[in-house]
Amino acid sequence: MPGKSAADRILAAIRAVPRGQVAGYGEIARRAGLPGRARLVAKLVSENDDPKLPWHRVLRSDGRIAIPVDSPSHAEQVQRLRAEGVVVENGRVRGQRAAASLDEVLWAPPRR
DNA sequence: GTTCTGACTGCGA
DNA sequence: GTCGCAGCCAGAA
Repeated sequence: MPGKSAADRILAAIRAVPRGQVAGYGEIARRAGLPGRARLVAKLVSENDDPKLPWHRVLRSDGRIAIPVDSPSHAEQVQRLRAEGVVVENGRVRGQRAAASLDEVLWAPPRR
């Protein structure tokens, strides 16, 4: 009995992202049980204000930061990602693309 | 009730 | 690699 709301699941999915790792909006939505609601995730993240929420780990499917460079949150996301060991260059995440799925991350073998 | 917009996604050029 | 178009869904006016 799903008493949890869509927003609650989305937030939970974002919190499920391990540190130093990134996930896509669509993936987060799918993980929350809301496939196709990537935009809803974006809206929630943009509205959320919880420092405990790793929203900075949420990127676009291309592995790019979904936040416009004109937005102050953009620099903040980059700074946070770098602080976690994620390589960000010119608004893009380097070292590894946005995980197609969290399962893939768990299955992802140590790269060399 | 309808209409518009959006921190998206996928495909094609 | 970048850019543009169309599709999809939800929330707000």
